[in-house]
Amino acid sequence: MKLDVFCLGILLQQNYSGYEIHRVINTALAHLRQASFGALYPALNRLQAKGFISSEAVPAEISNGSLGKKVFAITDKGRAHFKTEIKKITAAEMVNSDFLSALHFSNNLTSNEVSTLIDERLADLQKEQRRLLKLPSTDISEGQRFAIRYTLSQVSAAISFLKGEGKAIQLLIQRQR
Amino acid sequence: MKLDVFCLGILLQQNYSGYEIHRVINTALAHLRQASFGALYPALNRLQAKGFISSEAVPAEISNGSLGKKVFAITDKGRAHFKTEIKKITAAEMVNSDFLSALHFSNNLTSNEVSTLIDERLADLQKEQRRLLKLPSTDISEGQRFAIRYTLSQVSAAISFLKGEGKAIQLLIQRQR
DNA sequence: TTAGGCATGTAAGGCGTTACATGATTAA
DNA sequence: TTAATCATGTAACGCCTTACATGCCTAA
Repeated sequence: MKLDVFCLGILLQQNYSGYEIHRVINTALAHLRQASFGALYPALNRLQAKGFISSEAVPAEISNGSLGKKVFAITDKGRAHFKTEIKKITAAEMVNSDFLSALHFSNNLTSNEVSTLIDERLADLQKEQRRLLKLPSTDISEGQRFAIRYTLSQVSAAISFLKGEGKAIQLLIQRQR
Repeated sequence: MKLDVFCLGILLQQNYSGYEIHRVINTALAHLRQASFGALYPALNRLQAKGFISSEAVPAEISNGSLGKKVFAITDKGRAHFKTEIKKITAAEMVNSDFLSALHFSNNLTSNEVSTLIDERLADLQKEQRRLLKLPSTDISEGQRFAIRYTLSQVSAAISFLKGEGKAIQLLIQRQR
């Protein structure tokens, strides 16, 4: 799902500034995708150029403590565009795992390095689990709840696996050399 | 993990042509990453230019039924490079899920479209599960076995979830409108 | 004879990251 | 006063995909 379309989806629920969208994506929606400022601001400007969103400058006095904030709102044209774009989406899921690649080639690592990788992954997973558990479960749609639960089940399975077989592999890899 | 380094890792075990590496990655190693020809061939040429791999042309008579095949072998320099590169790898894992993004925004989909997405994802997962189960479990390293088992546990968890909660959500989303 | 696998490669373009550039406000 | 947060943006570059270009061999 392109960042442009994803932003439209976010603006469908509420008006946001670019900075706020960045925060929403990288905190509340981190299980769906990530987005850097360098990708986000040009995306929003493209959307505005196409008439899918409109912006309103909010001066410093009104927005508490910030300056030159630009709040975006989705237009009718944007709403229509989003509805046609989301229908094109397939059920694809792309995993790019440096973790697994490293383990696949772990012959070239010391058992210490393997242990560190597993511990690191475990820590990341537990952090993600805490984040997901803290998310609100009310006032969100069934689909949003579903995405959170699905990710939680994936994260939980990964944690269980690493706590079980992950600990065992360190010894096996050690013995192999 | 960059494709260049990944290819070195593959050539560490055995000599391959570009075409063969493409097949290995997209079938046996599909749980780690993907690679298109457009990315692969330039990567191999870069590696050769840097002296990390060497190539030998195999004429049509020897290679059964193919023509102008170019078989690559890793050099000592390449082996050294791989060992330093793999140590730099972190336990990062990036999931980019169109499936979850679509479900997050499923307010804008009909219950039929949601059902189709879930069924599609389920079919993909089951296909991936069959692929993983068919992979050899002997004659591979502990690390390789680990990567397969880890992915299998993730795939199994996703299938269980979709078969359970996935079926339930279709009714809930229907009721919501 | 035609579809599919084997085989190598280029070109254009998409989509993103990191780093840079700037500057105000606020809390420790 | 210094670090953090708020706030917007550009430039360079990385890494990949899709589509194109070519051609041979094999089995249905």
